[in-house]
Amino acid sequence: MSELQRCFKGLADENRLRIVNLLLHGELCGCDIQYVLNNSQPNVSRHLTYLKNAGLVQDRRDGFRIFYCLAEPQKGMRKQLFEFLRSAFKGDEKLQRDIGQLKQAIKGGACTLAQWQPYAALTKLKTATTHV
Amino acid sequence: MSELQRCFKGLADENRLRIVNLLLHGELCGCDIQYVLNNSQPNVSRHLTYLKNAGLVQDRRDGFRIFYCLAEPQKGMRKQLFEFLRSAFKGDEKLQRDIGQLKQAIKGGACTLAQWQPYAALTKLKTATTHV
DNA sequence: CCATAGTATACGTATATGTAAATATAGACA
DNA sequence: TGTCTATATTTACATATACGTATACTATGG
Repeated sequence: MSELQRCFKGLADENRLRIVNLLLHGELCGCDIQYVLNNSQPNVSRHLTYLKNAGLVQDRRDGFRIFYCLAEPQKGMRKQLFEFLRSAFKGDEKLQRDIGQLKQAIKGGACTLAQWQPYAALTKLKTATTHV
Repeated sequence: MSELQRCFKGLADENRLRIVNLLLHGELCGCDIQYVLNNSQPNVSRHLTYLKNAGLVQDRRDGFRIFYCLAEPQKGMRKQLFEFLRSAFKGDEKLQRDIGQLKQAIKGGACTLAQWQPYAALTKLKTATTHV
């Protein structure tokens, strides 16, 4: 399967579009993504795995949390793809609401640990527009 | 379902990516598309219907042939999407080979009628880069 | 009216993907 | 060690899609 086709298959689902929308604003841990999507944990995990297999997302473990981010967003075709998505997502009300939810999630601490541990995603979010 | 999701579902298939690649070069009739894809007629027809339902393609009847083209390529989100695709397709060898096949199809007359009837797509192809 | 070309639809089947529920794993900490 | 949190995997089942084959529709020409 071509890389392009894999990408489009990855993006051909509302849950995954919402996830990519969130990740365009920076690196996030799974539980915050789950909080915003308001969906079951296994479901979110499966979609994240799908995005990873599609080559759109990378992950890294930090303690018992796993952080996700866009995969090599400046490399090759993905650069233009993510630029297109960033532009297209601006016109979608629901996706913009998700971003509001995301900020709230981080501030309120969707992860229990986020309350006492400085949360990397918070600073990322502040500089979101320059991240990708 | 959001318009964006419908688009990505439409593009999440190799046959349909190949069709869109061809249509980026102008309006085409079904039989020429079938010739390039080298696939069964019902299969090509179904994928064209899928693309139409996804809002990516329009059709019009001319005699007993039906011509397909990209749907409102300058309108809204699709403008940037098609620009992205045009750029991304350039890097794909197989898709470039399809374009070669397309020129051959038109010259050789994949439609039986193309031999005696001036074929609109031929002139379109010559000015392909300015079409969309 | 009939034959033909181009196109669309119907149907069965195989595969892919979605959701949900239950279970498993990995790391932090008492 | 044992428990808790975050995450992953497995399982079961429903839906969506892809494709081949056969059939039907539409327009044209004789």
